[in-house]
Amino acid sequence: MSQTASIKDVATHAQVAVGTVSNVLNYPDRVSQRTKERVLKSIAELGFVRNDAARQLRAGQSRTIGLIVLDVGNPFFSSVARAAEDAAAALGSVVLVGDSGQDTSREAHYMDLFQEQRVQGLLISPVGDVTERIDTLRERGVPTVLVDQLADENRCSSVSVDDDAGGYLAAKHLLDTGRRRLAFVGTPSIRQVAHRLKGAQRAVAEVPGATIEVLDSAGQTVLAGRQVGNKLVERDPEKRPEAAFCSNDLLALGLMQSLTMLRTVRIPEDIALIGYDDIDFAISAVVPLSSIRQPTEALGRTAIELLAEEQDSGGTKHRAVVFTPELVVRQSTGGSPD
Amino acid sequence: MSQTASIKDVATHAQVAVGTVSNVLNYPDRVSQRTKERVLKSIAELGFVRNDAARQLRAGQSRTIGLIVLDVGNPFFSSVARAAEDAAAALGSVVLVGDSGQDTSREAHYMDLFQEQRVQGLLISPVGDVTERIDTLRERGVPTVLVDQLADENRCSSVSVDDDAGGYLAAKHLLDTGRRRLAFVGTPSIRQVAHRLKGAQRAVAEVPGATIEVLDSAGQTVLAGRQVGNKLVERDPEKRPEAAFCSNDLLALGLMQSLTMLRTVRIPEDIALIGYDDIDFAISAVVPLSSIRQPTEALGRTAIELLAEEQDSGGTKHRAVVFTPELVVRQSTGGSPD
DNA sequence: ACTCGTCTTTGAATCGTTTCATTTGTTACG
DNA sequence: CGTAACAAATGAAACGATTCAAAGACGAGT
Repeated sequence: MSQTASIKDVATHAQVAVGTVSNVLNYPDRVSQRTKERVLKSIAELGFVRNDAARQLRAGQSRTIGLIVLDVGNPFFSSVARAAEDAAAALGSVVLVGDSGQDTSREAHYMDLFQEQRVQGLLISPVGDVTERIDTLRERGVPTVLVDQLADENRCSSVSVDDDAGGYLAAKHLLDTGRRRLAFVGTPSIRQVAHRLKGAQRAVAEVPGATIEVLDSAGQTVLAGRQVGNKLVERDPEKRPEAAFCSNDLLALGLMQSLTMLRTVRIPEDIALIGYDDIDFAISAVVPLSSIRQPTEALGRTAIELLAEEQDSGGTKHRAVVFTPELVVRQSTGGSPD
Repeated sequence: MSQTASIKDVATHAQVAVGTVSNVLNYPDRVSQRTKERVLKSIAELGFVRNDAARQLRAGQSRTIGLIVLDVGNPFFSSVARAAEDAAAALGSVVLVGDSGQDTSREAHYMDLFQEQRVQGLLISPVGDVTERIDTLRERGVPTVLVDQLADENRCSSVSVDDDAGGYLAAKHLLDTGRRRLAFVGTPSIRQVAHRLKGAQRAVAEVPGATIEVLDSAGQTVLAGRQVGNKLVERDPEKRPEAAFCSNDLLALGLMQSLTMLRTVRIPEDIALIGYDDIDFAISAVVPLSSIRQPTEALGRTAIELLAEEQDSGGTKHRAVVFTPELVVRQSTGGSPD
């Protein structure tokens, strides 16, 4: 009893065959009431716990779904992850979350790991170009769904939010409130961010005289935002933009911190600010932050659904679901003060 | 090639024995250069990927460490989790994170799951009383470390932060700034919260005429904080507390939202506010939030270290590491405006 | 030519479960 | 009483890796 009991020990103890114990566990109906009780009693007495590795080995597949996100600390991803977990739980599966930290080698590492684990499927918000690896995975029977990135529907399923539309919404809103010299803060090397920028530029192009400057931040964190903010504060006030669109809320909050720190810059009077994601903390900011809301819950849930579809079709049918983001106006762009 | 190749397929393809392939993978030095090359070539051609389940089965143990937290959405836990992941990665292990959501049945569910997975060890921030289950786990060879909760050093290892001291710090600070009618907002049914309350009450008892009222919140989220705040706003201003100590920052931010919404309550003039955890967003709040900082990075790292110690000693030696929290003064309690 | 030692390679046994073709036991019916 | 029909229980085979005792290959030394 000191170490773990196996199904064989249970069988011996209950004086039945191993197959019978297995049946009690997996097909209770095939076993008579009497033996079932005896076996269950033995299981309890020996403290038997199924060995999942053996089970998987036999089954050839685990009950696990891999999810690789760019940053678990980011509320956007933790929200998507939670929704996916809940949806997976309903199907009797578990989600393992891996954090690539926007690093292609960590991303590859997790892909290897999940493949070794023979996961049922993979949800991934990719850093690099992974289409080839995904094809390979599919050949090996691991269906994959791209998360937060549109995929070619002929090759791969995906759930995403229309980033171009989101960027357009944000920039249009800033332009509508009268601003002309805009700044875009973010890391356009990330595909989603590039789309948001493109959407913003589209909106800017529609308004004569409007410009948008791109400030490349080192990352998408509060800290990175603060660094960009410090540089803006140092600038000649004339040369500061009238409004900034940050590619996510963390950046925007960081930017806001450094802008408001010295009280020389007023938000939204001197610089209007809009973020992206509408995380819970956006509303609690120094100046409540306008943002673009993404349906994280739907993203996570749908990702699991698409994975199930892939599995059912044997990886032959793909579907790309695109959600539409939504503008949330708050004080940081001059919206109503609540 | 359509499905996954096994080590046997590789052996056949490379015209060697399975044992040799295994050696190439695990003990490259035992294999001659020539065969090694041949085997590696076959591995590449067949796209062979180790089956982790089979490996685990044979090894009797996985390279996985389970971590059960109260809420992954809470930056405190996601920070601890990340630190644990990094520390585990250095040892070649992977951390699986389970979210109990403060629900004992979900907690039990994850404990079962991790046991089935034969995890190397378990880190848990428990909801209910799990000492007995932990004893059972240890008997079965699964060492466990309590996270964010002090354990009896004779029974179990633990990493925690002195919550009583933290509560004392917070309340003392409010009292030092002249407030006398304090409120404690939180869910004392959670052990850690109860300790923070106790520490706060200790500080209050030292000051004649000071009182502390307990406002039980429904949860520890931004939303729960907002609900408590709404009730406070409805109160006769005379009967409102002069200061509130919230058992975590999310609650404090929520409380701050509803208090400042109608602009009838000024922070910190009418009500001073202090939170707990010092999450990244605390500094970005409407009124930058004073808080109690916990060394999350050290918590996660140390948890993994203690787990390693447990493993090495075969679960006979335990150690309880207690960290000391730190007061961070900001504007919400009248601190300097940065 | 023979023995010894070293370096490689072999392949059967093992881990704990599930599966499934068989066997055993029981009941019903002609 | 014989047998068909069905239910329950059996136990060997399989999953894919690792391990390890044994065998094989080869060169050096006598």
